[in-house]
Amino acid sequence: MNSENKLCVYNTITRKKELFEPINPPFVGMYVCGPTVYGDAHLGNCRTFVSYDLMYRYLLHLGYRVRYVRNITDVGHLVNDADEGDDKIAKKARMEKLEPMEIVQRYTLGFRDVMQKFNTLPPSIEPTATGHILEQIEMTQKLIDNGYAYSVNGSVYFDVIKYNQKFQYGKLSGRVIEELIKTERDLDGQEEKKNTIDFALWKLAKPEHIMRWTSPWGKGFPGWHLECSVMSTKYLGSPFDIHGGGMDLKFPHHECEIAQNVGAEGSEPVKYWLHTNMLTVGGQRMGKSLGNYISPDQLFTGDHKMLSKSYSPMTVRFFMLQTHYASTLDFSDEALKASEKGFRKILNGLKTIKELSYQEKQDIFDEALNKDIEQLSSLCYEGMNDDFNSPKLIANLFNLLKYINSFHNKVLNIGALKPENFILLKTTFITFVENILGLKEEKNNNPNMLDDVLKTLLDTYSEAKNRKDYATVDLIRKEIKKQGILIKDTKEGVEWSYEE
RNA sequence: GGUCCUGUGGCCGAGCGGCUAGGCUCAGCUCUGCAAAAGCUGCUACAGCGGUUCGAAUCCGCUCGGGACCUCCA
Repeated sequence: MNSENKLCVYNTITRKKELFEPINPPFVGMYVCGPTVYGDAHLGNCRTFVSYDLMYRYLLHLGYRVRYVRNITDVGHLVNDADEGDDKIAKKARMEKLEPMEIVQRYTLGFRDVMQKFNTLPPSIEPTATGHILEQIEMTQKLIDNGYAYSVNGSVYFDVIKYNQKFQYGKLSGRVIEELIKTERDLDGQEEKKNTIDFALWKLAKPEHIMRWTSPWGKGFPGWHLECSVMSTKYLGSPFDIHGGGMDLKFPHHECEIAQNVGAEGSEPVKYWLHTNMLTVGGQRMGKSLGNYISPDQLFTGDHKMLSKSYSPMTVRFFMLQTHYASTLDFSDEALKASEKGFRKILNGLKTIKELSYQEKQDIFDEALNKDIEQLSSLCYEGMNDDFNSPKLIANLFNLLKYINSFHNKVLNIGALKPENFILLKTTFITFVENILGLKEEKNNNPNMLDDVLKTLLDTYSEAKNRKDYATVDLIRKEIKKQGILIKDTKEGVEWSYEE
C-alpha cells in the first residue's frame, strides 16, 4: 500500500476533511445505523449500505482490524411523530396477523439476502434492539440518575433543555435549540413532556400494544434513539472511531444519540461522523411516501415502469460507486444503462489481465510508460484516500484498463514494461476491482445460459449432419461427451442425455 | 419561516485557485473474411451577472433554478 498519502474523511461534526487516525490502531470501530425491519429494503437503503461496505473494505485493505457493527432495529420506531402512535413493527404485525417477531424475521432475512446480492460483506456484529432491552433500561436509569431524564406516567423522557445548559444539543446538525422550540409544531399527546423537543427514552405500553417489557417504570418499550447509543458503545467502547448512517438521520436520530451518550457518560461517543447522501429520482429523494420507490428485486427483474430492462446486482453496485457517497445519486434507466456498459468493460478487463502474461524480453524499458503505470496506480490510492472517492478511483481504473487492453492487443509491447510494474498493474487492477469496489463476475446472470448454449450446439450438430459433414458431427459428439453428455439421434430429431 | 447543500459538455458524474478526470452516447479512422472487441481521433463544458486575483468551474457578492433537513425515514 501507499503509506505516504493517508486516508482523509469528511467529518460531519467538524465539517472538515480530517486525517483518519484510529483511537486504538490497528483497531477500528465502525457503527452504522441499520434498517428497521418492517418492510422490504428499497434501493435508497441499499445505497447507504453499499457505501459503508466500500469503506469497510478499504479500511480492511489498509490493514486495519475493523469491527463493523450494523444494528437491526426490531422495535421502537414509531409510525407517527410526537412519540405517539404505534410501533412500526407492532402495527405491521397486527395488519398481517403475525407475531411481531415473525415480521422481524421475514424482513431481516430479506434484507440479508439483498445485501448478499450486492456483494456486501456481512458486519462483524449485527445486534438487535430487542436483544438489548436490559442495557437500554440501564442507560435510561443512568440518565435519570444524572438528572437528564424524568419519568411521567410510566414513560421516560430526555430533558433536552436541562442537557443544553451544560452541553450543546444540536451541534452535529447545526440546530439552535431556541429555533427548534419555536418551529416545533403543535402536536397531540405532548402534555407529558416538559418541553416539546424532549424525546422518549422509554414509552409506556398501552393495553393493546403487543411489544412490551417490564421496566422500573412499568411495562413498556424503548424509545427511538436509545438502541444505537447502547449498542454502539457496548460493542465498540466510548469513544469509538466511526459512526455512519444516511444524512436523513443526522437530526434528530444522531443528535439524540450524542445527547444520550454524553448525558450518561459525560463524554463524546464518536470521533468521526460520516453521512451518506440520498438516492434521488428526477432530483427528488426516493421514498415510499413519494411513490417513486423501487425495490432491488424490481431492478433485477426489470419489472418496473421506469425500467427498459433488468439490471444485475453488480451493475447496480457499480452504478452506485460511480458517484461519491456524499453526493446525491440520481437514478434513471439511462444512467443505469451507461453503467452497465462500463461495468462490462471493467469485467472484460479483469478477465484480460488475469490471462495476460508477461513476456520476458530483452526490450528497452519505456520510461514514460513505466512512470505512467506507477502514477495511475498511486492515483487509485489517492482517490480512495480522499474520503473514499470511488468515482476518482474508477476513472483511474479505466485509464489502467486502456493499457491492459493495449498490451493484450499488442498495440503496446508488454516487454517495454518493467516486470515489477507488470505485477503492479495486475495487482492494482484486480485488488481495487474485486476487493475494494467489491465487484465480481456474475456467472449465473442468466440461469438458462447453459441450456441455450447446449441447444445451439445441438442445432449445429443437426445441421452438420444434414450436410453430411461427418467430421464435424463426430467432433461435436466426441467433445460434448467429455462433459458427460450423450447426443442421440432419434426419428424425431436430436436429443441429449446424461452419460450413465 | 429556520438551517444547509447544490446547478459542470447530448446523458451520468469527478474536480476544492494554474496542470482542461472518467464512463455512456455520437462521428471518423486503424485492425478485421464479415462482425464484435480493442486502440486512436474529434465533439472541450462549467446557470447568469458583477468582484477579488498575474490567473477562477474552483474564492466573495447578488440574481435565477434544483434539492435536503427541521416529523418516521438510509
